[in-house]
Amino acid sequence: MRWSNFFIPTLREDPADAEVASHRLLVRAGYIRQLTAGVYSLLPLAQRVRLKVIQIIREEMNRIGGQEFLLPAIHPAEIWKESGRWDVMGDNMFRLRDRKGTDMALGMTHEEVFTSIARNSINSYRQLPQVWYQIQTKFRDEARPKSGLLRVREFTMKDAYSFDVDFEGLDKSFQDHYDAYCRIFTRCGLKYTAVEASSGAMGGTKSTEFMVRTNAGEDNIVFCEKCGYAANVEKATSQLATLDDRGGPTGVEEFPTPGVRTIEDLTSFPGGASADRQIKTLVYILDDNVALVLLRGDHELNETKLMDASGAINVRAARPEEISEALGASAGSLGAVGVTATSHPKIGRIIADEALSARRNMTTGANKDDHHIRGVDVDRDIKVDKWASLRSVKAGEACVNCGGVLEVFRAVEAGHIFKLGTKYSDSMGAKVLTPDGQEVPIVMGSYGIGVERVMSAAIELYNDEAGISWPPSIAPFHVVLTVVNTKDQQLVETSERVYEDLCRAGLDVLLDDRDERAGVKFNDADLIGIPYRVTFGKKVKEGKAELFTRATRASEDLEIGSVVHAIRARLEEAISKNSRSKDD
RNA sequence: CGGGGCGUAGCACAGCCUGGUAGUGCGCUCGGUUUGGGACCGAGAGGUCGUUGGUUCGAAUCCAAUCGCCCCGACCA
Repeated sequence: MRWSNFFIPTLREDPADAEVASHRLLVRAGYIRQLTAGVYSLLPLAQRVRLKVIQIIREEMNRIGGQEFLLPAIHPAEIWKESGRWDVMGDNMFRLRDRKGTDMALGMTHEEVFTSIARNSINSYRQLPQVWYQIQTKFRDEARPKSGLLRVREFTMKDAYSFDVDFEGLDKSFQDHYDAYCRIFTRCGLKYTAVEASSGAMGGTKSTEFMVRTNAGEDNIVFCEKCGYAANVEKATSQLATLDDRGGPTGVEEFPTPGVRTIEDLTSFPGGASADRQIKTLVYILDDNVALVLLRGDHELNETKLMDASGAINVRAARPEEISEALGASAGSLGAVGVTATSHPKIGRIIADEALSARRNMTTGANKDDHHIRGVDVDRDIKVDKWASLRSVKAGEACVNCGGVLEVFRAVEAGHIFKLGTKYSDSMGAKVLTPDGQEVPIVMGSYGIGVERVMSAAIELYNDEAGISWPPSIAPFHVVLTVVNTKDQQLVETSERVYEDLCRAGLDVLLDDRDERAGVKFNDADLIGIPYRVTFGKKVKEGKAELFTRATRASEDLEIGSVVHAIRARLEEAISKNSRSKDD
């Protein structure tokens, strides 16, 4: 490819509305242009990267027996109503009507469509297992698209679905995908962490996210350096030191606390209690039902955990008037002591964080403004309907597995794999006969990778002052040839010859034949991030060209005749280093 | 959906407060000089000032509504 004739609209200045590095560089280096919020056009450079990522994904999916499909983006509402997700997906689903007035949707994921195929055409255990996948456009009407390609409303996803007779089969399919994902991200040059995750609206029993550590990410990951424990804060747990609850009154004791509104206030109030000896009582609306959510005073609620624990789809904090209507007091004096279905008919249920289990001598609100209760024995005095892990783990706490010190970092979710179980096969009636003639629901898994997210994450990982520095495996071109002066015939002819040789060797080569000054070309090459640059300049007279490595910014002279060999050797080393996985 | 910011040439911005019909840098075109890290000189092209309505003799500027984009939060497979 000749630069003079290839569309690379680089900008000399940073775009004003891009915050994160990948967004800023994708726009500035001429990879993408925004059409509207969360919707981007991929320009030729970006499309080349996208296709390389896709190719790696395809090879690894095929390697585990995946069969590539291509499913529609337009779905009838009917199948989403069958699975129950027509309502669950809410405003995040793009909806439309056809000319007959039938409700339709743009696909945000494809469990329903794949399951509908499976239920019609798979009847016997003999046809299983199956691994089906596609690489296709997904539509999600995000409330807040942001950060360039990191959070968008239209994007390419590789989504795969496994179908097995039983859970043992699912375990194997899940593991196959886990291994394939490790190979995919490694080959794409990404450093990643596989973490335990919440399954959210996908449902199912277990899920693992593949996270790329970067501050541009929106997820918080809890990580133990010592044993390798890693989990999304939406899922993570930690060990807490046991507190000594001895002493205090023998029974509950109400006392006046004028002016006390917060946990903090009560810690300094005479006769009050430290935060870890208080019960924080939150009022939440879980799918239109009022619930009390209890946590230790110094702990913070993680709403995803609350959703998982309660099974609720819509979760929000109650408004002040809803709180006083339900409990007869305002925030600051709330408590769950003595709250039952008869005493407080508005309260649907009480969900408590495990850290409160068996605690005694606790202090909490009295459901009477300006009054609290002390001497609370949680097991004795509070009728808890459900115990669950509800709090957000914080950095510095002890690892659940080994007691090591946990750290918390930000990350981008590049992939997510789920053990779905029979959620969709049950609701949509996808069943097979087992060898002994029993009819059982197919056991499913689903597995997704955001292709443009992989690209963005790579940029977040590999960029510097001068621009992008692509991992060679997904770079739009392996090498750029820079002709320092296009008026110098010797330089032009030499570079043309090397260009032909490199192309013949099967490399992706960009020949910068533009009539620009050398500085412009060097800066553009650095900006768009091509891993290797060969410069044809002064030393061509001595039969030499200069090889510049983008990642290290190191230069060396090469005999012109050895350029092809040198580039090939370096690429092979760089790419094979990444394709080695732990089980190879 | 709540809070904040911003819409003026392809990009980055000034002009708005104090109304008089639009400017700077980069980029672009042409000519010339240059040629190893974003050259220089000269001559040009390019703008419904987001949109609609209002005030006014006159609106980029004042008022109102509306649309859009970015950031924070809520939300999010």
